[in-house]
Formats: sequence, structure tokens, C-alpha cells
Amino acid sequence: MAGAIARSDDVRRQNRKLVLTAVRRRGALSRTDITAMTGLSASTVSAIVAGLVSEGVLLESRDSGATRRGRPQVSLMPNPDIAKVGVVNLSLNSLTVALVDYAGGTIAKQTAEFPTWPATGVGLVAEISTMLRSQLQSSAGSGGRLMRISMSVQGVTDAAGETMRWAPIIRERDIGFGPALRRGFGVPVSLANDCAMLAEALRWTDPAHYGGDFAAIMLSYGIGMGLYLKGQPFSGSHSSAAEFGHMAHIPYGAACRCGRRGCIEAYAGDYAIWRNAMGMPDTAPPPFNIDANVFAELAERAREAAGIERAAFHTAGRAIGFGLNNLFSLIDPVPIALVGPGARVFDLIEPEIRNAISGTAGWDGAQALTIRCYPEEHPLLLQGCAMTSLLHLDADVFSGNEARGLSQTSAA
Amino acid sequence: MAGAIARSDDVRRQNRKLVLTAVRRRGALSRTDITAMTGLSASTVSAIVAGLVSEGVLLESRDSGATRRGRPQVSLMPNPDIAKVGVVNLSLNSLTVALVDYAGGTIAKQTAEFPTWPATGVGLVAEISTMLRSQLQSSAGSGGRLMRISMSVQGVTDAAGETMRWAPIIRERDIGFGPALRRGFGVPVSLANDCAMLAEALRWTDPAHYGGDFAAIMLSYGIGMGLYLKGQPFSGSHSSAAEFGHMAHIPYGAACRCGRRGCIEAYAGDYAIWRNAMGMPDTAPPPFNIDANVFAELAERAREAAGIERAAFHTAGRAIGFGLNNLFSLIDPVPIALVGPGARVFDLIEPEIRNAISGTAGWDGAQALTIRCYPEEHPLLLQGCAMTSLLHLDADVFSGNEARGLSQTSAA
DNA sequence: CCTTTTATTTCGAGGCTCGAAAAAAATAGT
DNA sequence: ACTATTTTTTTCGAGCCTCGAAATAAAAGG
Repeated sequence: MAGAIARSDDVRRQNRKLVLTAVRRRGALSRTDITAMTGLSASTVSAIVAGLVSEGVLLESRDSGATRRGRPQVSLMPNPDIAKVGVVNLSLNSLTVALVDYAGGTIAKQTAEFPTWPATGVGLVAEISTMLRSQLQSSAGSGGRLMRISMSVQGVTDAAGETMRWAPIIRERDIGFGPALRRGFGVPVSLANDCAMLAEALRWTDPAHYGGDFAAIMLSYGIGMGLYLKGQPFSGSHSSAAEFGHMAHIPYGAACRCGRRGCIEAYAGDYAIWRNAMGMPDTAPPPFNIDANVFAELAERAREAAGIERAAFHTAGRAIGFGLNNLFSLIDPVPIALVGPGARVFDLIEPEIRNAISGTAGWDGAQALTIRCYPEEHPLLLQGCAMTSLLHLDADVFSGNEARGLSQTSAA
Repeated sequence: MAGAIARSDDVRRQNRKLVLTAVRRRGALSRTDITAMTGLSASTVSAIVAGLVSEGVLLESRDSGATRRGRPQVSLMPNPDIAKVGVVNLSLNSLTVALVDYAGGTIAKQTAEFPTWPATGVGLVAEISTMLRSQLQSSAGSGGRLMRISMSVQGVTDAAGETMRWAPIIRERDIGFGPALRRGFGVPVSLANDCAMLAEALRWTDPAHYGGDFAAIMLSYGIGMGLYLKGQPFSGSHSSAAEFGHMAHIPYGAACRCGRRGCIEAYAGDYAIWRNAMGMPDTAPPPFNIDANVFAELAERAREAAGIERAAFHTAGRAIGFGLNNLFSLIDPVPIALVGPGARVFDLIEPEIRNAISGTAGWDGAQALTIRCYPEEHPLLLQGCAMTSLLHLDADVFSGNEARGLSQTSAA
């Protein structure tokens, strides 16, 4: 109930973690800088850094350009060659695999395009393995073994980060990507919902704006959400949860691709907007895939003149607005990041979003709602995956006992 | 970003906390028991307990009835006379103040009944102060100074637990109960939403069922919710949040007491059920207070025969069901506790609740939904307040430095 | 009264952080 | 060229804390 007992080395673990995350955040830091940033004493920093350097986790570099008086600072940075992490993203009809070094540099990156709907778990794992193995082959010289794989999917995963329970982009269900890749590569694998990775990336790149609670909402083939609450990524007890797109907007309303009815996605997903813009009944079975050009044309017509297209986008905005309203009822208003193709039509949906929220404002008045848009989701996805893996290595592997003795790289 | 640095005494603090919460959970424990429960070594337990006993936090009692062989165990228990906490609950037309000792025993309890709607913050603080002061007077002999006050209100509080921002039961807004009582009594005060305290009480009394994530929903004058997620009480970044009753059920729907429209409460609150049962339009301004007898009669008629009353309860059930559906979309399905008067009509609303959930079940199938009912909310509310205060004393006061030197009570 | 059994305390050993002092490594000045 | 100054980093002892082993305490059994 109350947690674990504390020992003397837990203190060291925690402080090592502090040092490592400080160095990662700033890229390169001297011992003096670390002392200032962490609040640890100079002697403690000295001891901790000495350990990390002798283990090969950190690299010293005396950047000669000494101009000030006094003993020059020695820069410390993550040693790129101490470890590699694999990054995998599975989106609609697109599989990306990348290899990243411990310093965060991209070693290799490849994307394969193919229809994902008929793909099988076995086939996908094989494809991922082939791609990742070839990347490992070509970069074999640089040292640093693969220590972790982080994969994100456009779908619902279990809370343990092992299996993908359901995804709108694949027919097959319950695909155990985690165990399969772990068996294949012999390293820990974490599987996550793609929007959770979006949130990770945003928080890492813009901590000033996304340092507190916030929500990253992806508007594309489906509608997903990644949440950060109280400094922690949010997930359910059994699944990745945070299924913003499948909250009920209209009870027993439009047919959703998830099989239920009245979901937000059934009004605001790209297929829903298309369905409404074509004047089809909203009980019509959702079409599978909306071509990007078709969708762009829809937006163009909506911008040009009032009509059924514009109404469709307004309907979408209203659904999202009411969804945010419900979300805010539960977790308080938070900054919103809108990511993906939907961010490109933000001008068309924003008015109704704000309308739905302020039009129903109650005791707390119309909250100032900040929304930022990020049309390109892919770079964020990959960065999110890479960062979670690297931060995990920092916090749980190189801070703890696991690292002791597995690196004979360098010794003073 | 990554948190605070760890020092040697943080270890001791953490382990003291472990010992204290173990003792509180079981009421009385020997050093050997503590060793077994916490996993600490016997020597560490000995050292920690020695400190706690000499500070007067724990009390030794050799319960003579030694029947086994060997040196008898010495029982340790919280010393009731080391501290007192004040407990305050403000509900519709009812103010309860109680005094609880450090062992959890109720020293005094008083309830005042008066119309809360026209009451003022100043008046309420005065009333609370008078009641609490008289209780402190009469129990002056027992030693142990007041160390904390925990107050719960049927309304929205700020995240800091200082002020009540809005409540359906009082006209006045932004009442700073926290600062006012702190000034008056010179002790820390925590103000919380009443449903959060319900959740605390349920978790404490039934950890087997409520040890994981769960939601406590109160159905009475309003509809509120207390959430536990990942072993932590949930609250928003700015307010107590978790406003289940004010999620939108029907966009632009029935008039809610909060000023908005279409809220769940506007269909499932007692006033909404009454409004529907009387055949009034749901845009009619919500009546203020539904008499318990009137409501009971409504339920009776609904049970007797199909008709407008029964339909009203069904509507309420559907609103709650869709609300749960939305909640579960965000946080995964969790066990539900239904508390308060609404729990007495659970038979009338349950079918539609389950219908709304299973009827819209999508990819994850109809989840087994467990709902337990607790018609009496008041005992739970007071217990929740008392426990949060006591646990806070355990975890943050008597574990840490604050306690050192302030008690000269007993010394071996 | 001695033995057995169980509970608790005592006593180094080994970690960890910290402040103060020492050492290291550069520039500035003469 | 050489010393003084300045800044960074390391070294060293003090003070906590936990732990295992051994010692002590306090009962029942025989």
C-alpha cells in the first residue's frame, strides 16, 4: 500500500537519475553546471559523474576554447556509443523503423508503405524485424548494443505496453508486438498508443508550454488523444485509454467505425466529415480511407462558400468542442495540441469548437482555451518514441544496478 | 523537472512513514509484525520505533495475555493523545463538525441544521469556529493539540484545497474556508470536494475492492464524483474537477442548475427526476430542493407501475450510463460506488445504466461493470475527512522533521 | 532452576551526502 | 619566465542510515 522501503543506494540511484536527465536535457553540461542545476553538492556530483564516466554512460570532452580565467570546465554528454534504441511506428498504410543512439542521434530510418488493413501480426513483426536487423547490421561498427525498442501504434494497447488490443487500421486484433519483438531481439520492448508518444514529444520539445497538464489530440484517420496529468503520462489501468474520439457525442447517433454509435469520431473523423459533406446519412457504414486530396478539396470548397461542406466541418467542430467540454469537466481545462491532417483545417472547425465550449460555459465562465496546431505528426511520433526509450534508459537502467558491470568500455 | 535530490534522511523519513502507515492500518502491531509487513530489518524497525515512541507518536502496550512461549511481543499503536484533527462537512442545509484523536477515535461530533443557500462565508466560518472551539474546550484535558483541519464541501474547490469556488448549495462564491480557518486555529487546513472524501473513506474501509482505480459517485442534491487512479486521489490542476454530473449528455439539452444545458445532472439529479416525473418541460428552471419524502413517493409510484415516474428514472439511468461510458472511454472501466439517496433507487435506474453501457459496447465488448451502493453518505464523508488528515499527519508530519522537538510527552 | 523459544537491542560494516580543504588547470600581470 | 589569481574538480572526515550477526531480554516448559 504505502510503497517500498528505502535503502542507502536508492539515494544514489535517484541522484544519478537527476544528473543523467539534467545532462540529457541540456545536451552537454560541466560538473559545475550539474551542481547548479540539481542542487547536489560538488563532491556528490564529482562522485556520481566519475561513476557514470567509468561506466561509459557519459563522455568527457574538454572543449579547448577556454577564454575565461581559471580551470576550464569539462563538458559531459551522453555517450552515443553506449546504447542504441529501436523506434517503430505503425500508422495507416505506413510502417517506419528507425535506430537512434544514446545521445539521441538518428542512425538510420526507413519507411515501408503497404496496406495495413489486411496485414497480420506475424507479417508485421517479420517486416519490422527485417528492417531493424538490416539497420543494426549497417551500423554494427559504432558499438553500443540495442538496449530497448519503443513502438507506437494507431490503436489501443494494453496497460503493460505488450499487446495491441485493437486498431482501426488492422483487421487482426490482440497482436502481441511486445513479446514477439522481445523474443526476436532480446531487449525490453514498450508498445504505446501513438498519441501518447505525441504528448511525450511535445512535452520534451516545448516544456515551457507543455510542462504542466495538457492534451495532444490527433485528428486524422481516427481521433486519438495523449494526456499528461500531474507531470505523468496518463493511461488507463487496463489499456492505453484516453479514447477521446470514442466518447459519446450524441446518444445513439452516427455510426462509428468502432462499431458503436454517436462517438465524437463519427462526427469529426475524416471519414465522418466526408460522409456528411457528401450528404450521406450518418448511419451509413463508415468508408475505409479518405484520400488526402479528396479531403483537401472538401476543405477548399468549405472555405469558398457556405454549403454542405462547410456544415460538415462545423459539425465536426461542434463534436470536438463538446468532447473537450466533457474532458474539461473531468480534468479541468488544459492546453490543447491539435496534431495531424486535421490541424490543416483548423480554421474551418475552430469557430464551432470555441462555440461549443463557451456557449455552454457555466460556473467557471468561458475559460481561455489555448490550442496549437501541428500538421505533421510523423516527426513527433518518432521523437516521442525515441525520447521515452532514452529517458527510460536514463532513469531506470543507467541509474540503477542493471548497468553495473556490463560495460568495460573505458576506464581511467 | 526530474524532482528533488535525495539525502540520507529522506531514507529515514520514507521508512518512518512506512512504519506509521502499517501501524495505522492494523491498529496495533509489534515490532516483529512491522518487520514482516514492511520488509525492513529488525534493527531498523527497532531504531525507528524507538524514535517514534520517545517522541510520543506511538504508544507501547504489553498486553499481558502471553500464552505462547518466548519473549512476548510489545504492541505499538498510535498515541491518541499526541494530536487531534478537526473534521468539517458542509452539505445542503447541514453542517457537521467533529473532533478526532490521532488514533482515529471520535472525541466529539455536532451537527447544525440551517438553510445553507442564503448563508455567507463569514457566517459559516464563525459557526464552524464556535462549534469546533467548544469541542476543543470540553476535551482540553485529554492532551494533544489540534494539528489539522479537514473540511469537505458539496461543491468545487480549488486545487490547493484553500477556497470553495462554487457550490450548488450556497449562493455566495469563492469562499476562502481554508485561509479563514487557518487564521482562526493556527493549523493547516485542507478543503476538498465531498466526493473525494467519499473515495478516501471507501478506499480505507475496503481496500480489497477499492485498492485499484475506482470511482465514487454521489447521487443526491447534485451529482458528484471522487476518483482514485493509480493509487492516487484524482484532482484537476486548478480545481477539484471530476465533475461527472456536468459532462454534457445531450448537447443544448435540459436546463441544469449550473447554468449550462444538457448536463448529466439535468437528467439524473433529484430535481431533474422530479421535473420529468411531473411532466414539466426540461427547460424549466430547476427547482431548488426536493423533499426526501416527495422523492421517495416518486420512487414508490415508479416501482408500482409503468408511467411517467418510471420513465423519469429510466431517463436518469440512461444519462448516468452514457456518462459512465464517456468516463470509461477516458480512464478505462473501473468499479463504481454509488453513494447517497440515489443509491436507494438503484433498482429503478440500474437497467438503463447497464443498457446504455452494453448497448453501445464497441471493440472491447460489454465490460463486466461492478456497482456497489451506499445509501448513507454522511458517515463516509466524515471518515474520509478524518482519514486524510490522519494519514497526512503520518506521512508528512510525524515522518518528517516537523515532529522533532515539539513533543516532550514521554521519555524512557 | 535450567532449557528452549521468541522478541528486541546492540554493534560494527558499508553506503551515501555534505562542507571544508586541497589539488588541478587555466589566465593575468610583472 | 614565473608568480598570483581565479575557477573547477577531487579528496577527506563527519554524520546519517540500513543491514546482518551476535548479544540480550523475557517469557513458558520441564
